[in-house]
Amino acid sequence: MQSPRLSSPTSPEAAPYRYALRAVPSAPAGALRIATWNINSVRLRIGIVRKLVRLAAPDVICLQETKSPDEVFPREAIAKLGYEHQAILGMKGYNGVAILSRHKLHTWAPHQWCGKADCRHIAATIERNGAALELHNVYIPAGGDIPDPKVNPRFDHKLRFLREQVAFWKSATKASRILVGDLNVAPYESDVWSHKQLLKIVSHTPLETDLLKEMLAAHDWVDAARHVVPEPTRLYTWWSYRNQDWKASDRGRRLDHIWVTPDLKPHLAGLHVIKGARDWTQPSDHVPVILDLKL
DNA sequence: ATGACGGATCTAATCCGA
Repeated sequence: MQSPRLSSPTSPEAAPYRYALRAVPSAPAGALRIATWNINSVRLRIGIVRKLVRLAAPDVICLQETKSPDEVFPREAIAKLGYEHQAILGMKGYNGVAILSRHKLHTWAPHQWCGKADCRHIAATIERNGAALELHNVYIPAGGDIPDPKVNPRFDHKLRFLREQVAFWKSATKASRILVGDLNVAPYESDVWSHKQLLKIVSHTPLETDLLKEMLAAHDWVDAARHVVPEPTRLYTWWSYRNQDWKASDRGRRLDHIWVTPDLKPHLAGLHVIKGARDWTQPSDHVPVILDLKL
């Protein structure tokens, strides 16, 4: 991995961090804008992918739960939106991840997690202004209902997946990296609408939140959203379809994350959670999270 | 904090999401 050449920030503290709910300011000049979004079927929701592009014009869009085999992935429609560089890894019915980019990508060979070829991780290197950034798009298993690995194989799979991630990032060499995705864990108290009521609910159990924090520590990752919007401010990226009025009840969780390696921390130039996307026509239950990185 | 919603699939009833 070639080391990136990054411009020096004027002052690390001067980065204009923003937490946007509805409108999205343009990315600062020269910034790389990366979006992550659990789209819950890319073929069904290609229209709101277009809407995100019009609203925020990301340079790179990382999708999870594309639910599309590669041979029927809407490559051409997405290329027409300006994303001609595409790294996709899909299967029938479930899972599926994609990196869609305006800039050239060097795609990595898929890495298998828990011995399964289940399309939960895709990685690519992006070239931009002479910098090489390694981007990882991850979809961690949801984990089913019962938070006990002995009786619930899906929860067991989730914990094993998290442990493999911890080991992987512990042994990774040093590089400029970004990890995004639907990690299906809301790690902190202010990442859920009720810490107390969700302690035994999959996505916020101590087993999972401890493992996610281990994964963070394993590579000295910076949780970009929490860097911009520190606790105890509540921050969510997902609201259940089952709530009659998601906005009024506001029973959300922060399941979607953007992490960066420490060398990129001074280059963080903005963070936007597009909460308004939860109200778009036929929405995903997740909303896009956007990071601006000044290079 | 369950399962009222929603998507995909062997287009009916089931699995899965979180």
